[in-house]
Amino acid sequence: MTIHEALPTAVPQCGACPIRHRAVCARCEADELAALDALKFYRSFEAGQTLLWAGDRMEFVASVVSGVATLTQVMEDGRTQTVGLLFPSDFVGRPGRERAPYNVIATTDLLMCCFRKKPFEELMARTPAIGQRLLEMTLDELDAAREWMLLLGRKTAREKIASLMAIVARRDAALHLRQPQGKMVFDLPLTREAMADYLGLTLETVSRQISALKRDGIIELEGKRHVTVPDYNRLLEEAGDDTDGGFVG
Amino acid sequence: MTIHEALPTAVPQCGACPIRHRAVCARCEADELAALDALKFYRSFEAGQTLLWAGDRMEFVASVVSGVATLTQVMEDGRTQTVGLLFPSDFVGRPGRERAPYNVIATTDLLMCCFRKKPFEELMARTPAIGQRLLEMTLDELDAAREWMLLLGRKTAREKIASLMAIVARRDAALHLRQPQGKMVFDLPLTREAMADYLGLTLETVSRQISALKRDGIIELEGKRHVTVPDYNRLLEEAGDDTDGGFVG
DNA sequence: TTGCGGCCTTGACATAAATCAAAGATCCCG
DNA sequence: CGGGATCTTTGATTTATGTCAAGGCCGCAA
Repeated sequence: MTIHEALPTAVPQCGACPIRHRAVCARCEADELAALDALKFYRSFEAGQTLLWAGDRMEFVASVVSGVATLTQVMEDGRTQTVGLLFPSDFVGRPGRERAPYNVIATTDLLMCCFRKKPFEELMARTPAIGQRLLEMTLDELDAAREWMLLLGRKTAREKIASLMAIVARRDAALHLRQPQGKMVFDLPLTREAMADYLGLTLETVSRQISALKRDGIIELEGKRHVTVPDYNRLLEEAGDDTDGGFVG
Repeated sequence: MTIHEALPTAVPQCGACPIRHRAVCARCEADELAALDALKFYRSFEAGQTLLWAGDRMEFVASVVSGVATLTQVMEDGRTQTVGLLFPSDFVGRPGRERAPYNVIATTDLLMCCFRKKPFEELMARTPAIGQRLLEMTLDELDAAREWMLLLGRKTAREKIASLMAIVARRDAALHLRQPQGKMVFDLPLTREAMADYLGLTLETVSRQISALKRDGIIELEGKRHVTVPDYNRLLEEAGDDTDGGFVG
């Protein structure tokens, strides 16, 4: 694991942790939480840093506390596909697996709550609440991956961009314990190229479609990252989603 | 659940079940297996039947015993994406979820080992081996979904077809407890249209690329479904996979 | 202040795959 | 044994997106 030695980081008590209610520890009781508390340590990374290369040994598992990271696969000839976006409360690392299957890259400054893998696995064996929560989270990730398969296989470039905006808006709302609806304001945690890698497009197409959505009033941009969505439902229509958002991802 | 009343079906004892070593029950001890045995019942379906529509209540969970089924998502305007292929030993149904998120369609004649959801969930709560195995299987499915995201986002039509052939060959080999390698022979469990839906292509493109792979000697066809792969590694090269197959999915 | 390096946007053109269209296999049912 | 229905193949043409290229914006360091 490539480690950028700790920048100054907030190290909250678990009880006061911002992701307490959604992370892998969500179902733990006080005593179980204390055991995790004893194991945990924080690491921070800068935007652009690779936390882990595909094939590396994974000594750690971790939860995203703040910031955003991507999981990406790269083919021999360099074609790149991002296969997961990690927002706060998302979990990295598969208990029982030796090596990282994907590159894990911080796309913004990032704070991770880490556990050495071995002790975590031992604790998990003694603590059903952790395994249960991990199963739930994995099933949710599987749903998200399958939703993305529909996007990659069947949506147009415009729908892809609208879908990405909708997902970022939704996750951002969830962080602030809000329902996604009406006017929403957020920052894109990705460069145009990172968006392209996630959407199965080129960065030029991403740029063109963002311009088109802006022209059509679906989104407003201030700088390159700061987005205002005047009407979330209108955005969902552009995304081609038949559901109106469903539950918070 | 649309039920086609039981055609004559083989009803093996769990101990003699062909998927015993790979299914959700793989980790169970004799007593746990006996509990499952008491709950289980078989259902068979014909090729083309829809077992379950997206939005239906799921009264059951089940393992595929023989045959192949697909999970597919359909957009309002009819665009269709298959998000999972279910081979023997694969599991359908999410404990804790009320309604089916996808259409589940038998693409060949199909035998399922079913459990009513409620009793299964209760048994699972008492039987850690089941939950553990389900977590493992879900993590494997997540890996498979992410591999498919790379395919959908970045591979050419030819690579997509080659990848599909490789996966079917691999799963077929796994059924027969063989390693995927050298010359392999199998039947495609999907129509051209179902392949197109899985690969994010049109059926015409599927047909053309299959013809092209045939012309180039990567595959041989007898009828429309029966495939011979003279050299599995050559197929993997065409699929653009950097790994040589890795573990059996 | 200037110049440099990352990003991003936009334009012109190329191309892989989609769409539209027709006809060839197969299989099944009467 | 014949006639549809379903599935598949192949051809001609269109189109969405990729590729190549040029230039703009902005922050940062000298």
